[in-house]
Amino acid sequence: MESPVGSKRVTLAQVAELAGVSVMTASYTYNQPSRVSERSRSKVLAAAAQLGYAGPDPSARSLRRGSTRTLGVVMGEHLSYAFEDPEAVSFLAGIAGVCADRGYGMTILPITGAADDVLRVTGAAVDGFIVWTTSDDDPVLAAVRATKRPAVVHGGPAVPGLGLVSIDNRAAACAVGAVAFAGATRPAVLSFPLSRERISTITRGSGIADVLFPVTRERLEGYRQAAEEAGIAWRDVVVAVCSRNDAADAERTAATLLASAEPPDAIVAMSDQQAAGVLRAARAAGRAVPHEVAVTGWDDSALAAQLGLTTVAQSLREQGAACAQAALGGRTPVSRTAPWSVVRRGSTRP
Amino acid sequence: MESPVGSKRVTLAQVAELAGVSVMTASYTYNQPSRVSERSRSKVLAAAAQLGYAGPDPSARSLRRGSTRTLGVVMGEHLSYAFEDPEAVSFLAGIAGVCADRGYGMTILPITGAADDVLRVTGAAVDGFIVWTTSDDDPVLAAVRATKRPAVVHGGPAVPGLGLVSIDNRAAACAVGAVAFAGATRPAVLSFPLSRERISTITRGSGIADVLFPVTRERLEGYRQAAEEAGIAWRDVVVAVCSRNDAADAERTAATLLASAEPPDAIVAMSDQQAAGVLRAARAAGRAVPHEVAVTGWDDSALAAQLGLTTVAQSLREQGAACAQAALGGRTPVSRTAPWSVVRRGSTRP
DNA sequence: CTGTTAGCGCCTTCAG
DNA sequence: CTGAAGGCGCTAACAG
Repeated sequence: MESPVGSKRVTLAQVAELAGVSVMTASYTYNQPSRVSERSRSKVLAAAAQLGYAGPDPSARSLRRGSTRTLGVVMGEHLSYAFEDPEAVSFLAGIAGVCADRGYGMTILPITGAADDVLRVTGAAVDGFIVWTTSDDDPVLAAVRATKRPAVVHGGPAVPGLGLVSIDNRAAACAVGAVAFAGATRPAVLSFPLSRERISTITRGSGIADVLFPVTRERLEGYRQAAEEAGIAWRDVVVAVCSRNDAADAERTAATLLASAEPPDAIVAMSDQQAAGVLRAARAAGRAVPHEVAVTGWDDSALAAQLGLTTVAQSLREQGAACAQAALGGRTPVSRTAPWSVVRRGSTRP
Repeated sequence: MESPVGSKRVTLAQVAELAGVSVMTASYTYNQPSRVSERSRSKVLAAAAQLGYAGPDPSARSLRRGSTRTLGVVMGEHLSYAFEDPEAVSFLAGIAGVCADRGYGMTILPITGAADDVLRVTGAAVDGFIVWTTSDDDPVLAAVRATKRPAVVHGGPAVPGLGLVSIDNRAAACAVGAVAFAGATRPAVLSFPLSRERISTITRGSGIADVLFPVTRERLEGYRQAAEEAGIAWRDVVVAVCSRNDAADAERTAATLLASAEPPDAIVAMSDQQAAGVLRAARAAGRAVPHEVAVTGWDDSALAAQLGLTTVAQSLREQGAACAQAALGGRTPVSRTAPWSVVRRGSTRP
């Protein structure tokens, strides 16, 4: 017997009535079967099958229990971009693994950049949040805090009361910058956006303190330090800001840089995707890598190995898992600094 | 004033009391602000701020309204694999776009292959489901049906009462097979698993009717038809089953095939990932593509363009969006056949 | 514009 | 092992 799709919702009470037991016995049948006699249990299950009852209503259960067994993940401005960025995808896979282990669902929260993002976050039926790298002024952070549920930010910013999982971006940038800038005299940085408006610019010695994305800010600080330690003043370093983390955008920007009167002889990027675009631009411009222009990426993705890119290795997957553990684990917000290393390959001078 | 993290939950009733209004006025303040006077509204919001009230409780609201504003996505056996498969990721991106537009969240349901998958599906607080390509005997399908909520299956199987979004895999396989098998005498098929056990095998003229994954079954049927139309009996066609959709696995399997006494002179794969592995194996074995061995992929991913692969183009992204629209749209289950085309490149004989 | 009533479906508590 | 009461937090429906 199949009830039609539009049929009225079946409740536990109806099942109990048909089975000839109390509602509680029916409830126990689903939640603590061992406390119900074999006979009652089978009567309940038979009644449920007959009525097409698919189990306790999740919303009612969540309300009663005070927990949803679901973890919320806030993925930044355009949700669909999240899935286009392979590193973000690794991060999600790490979260997914932990959720699967603990029987949790994982709700991806669509952030559009509009004002109603906040409503969607506060309105999400989740027990905790993970927030993917965002800006200091992102209103979603305040919304997450306001829910008082456990939350962990990945990358940054650090927010009082929320956990933080990140690498030391400044140190990593400094280390990879040192490799890239060795022997260079005209270094350039290919940067992620500096503000939520995602404006593309090309400047020299870009202001750093007012950059609102902490991950980007820290990397710029690291590159600055690397430049200065290589004897190059920050004001002489070209900073080209790409509006998206994307090979095509990086390729266009790098082409512009390479065609200028004083073309860079070292370009440090903030992702392997960007660096791949830079390599293409260099090839198109007829510049030898690494001798005429050194290039570095970030993340040590499969692409980096394939292209022989010097890059910063980190495991976004493990960081995702760490975020999930922290968010689901306990009440105490955990901060964790993740490991990283520089992987030297042929795109930088030996 | 900041309430401590562990503090008791604040309710709308408390906010209303502090504001000196009825609970309904407080509720309207959040749900239909226009029906509340300016004065009441600001009193309520002030009280909420003072108490640290972050808005109506999502579970309670869902229970009351009978809708969660969340769409569930069942992604197949190992959740983390879902994020490793770039085509699955495109599909998710398509869903995500629609969810974002309509203010819906998107809950990814962790399927582990264990018995408790069913509980997780029936226990998910979602208004509808999308099920990524699975097998005829997947118990999750029955669980989804049992919830009586709108659901759409991508790829297959077709289930009475559920929607279906798919391309005509059989026709597409036949079309791309015709290109691959032209001029070939010893064709081979690199297949996805034939059953949920994911066993690797190499046979000739594999049985097709008992393959439990409908997408795989239909593609095999199409390849069979293409072979027969090229004058080759199916019993002479080698079918190599890979346990995972993965370049490395495909490379190993293809290497085995190419090293055999009667090496194939055409290999049709079920994904571009697999086909990329085949190309590597061919190069390692010193076989010229396409003259000594023709190769085709599936999906027309970026990889296919890069490697010059003949392949089947389809938009998983659009199909994801179509699934989401159908699942959120109305009560009626929609079936939709999506477009595809064969893209000819250098990996097949002209 | 505001308030009252009456549950949504379930499960914790406490008695049998 | 089973059951009766009560309420989780909220909002439709209907008065005023």
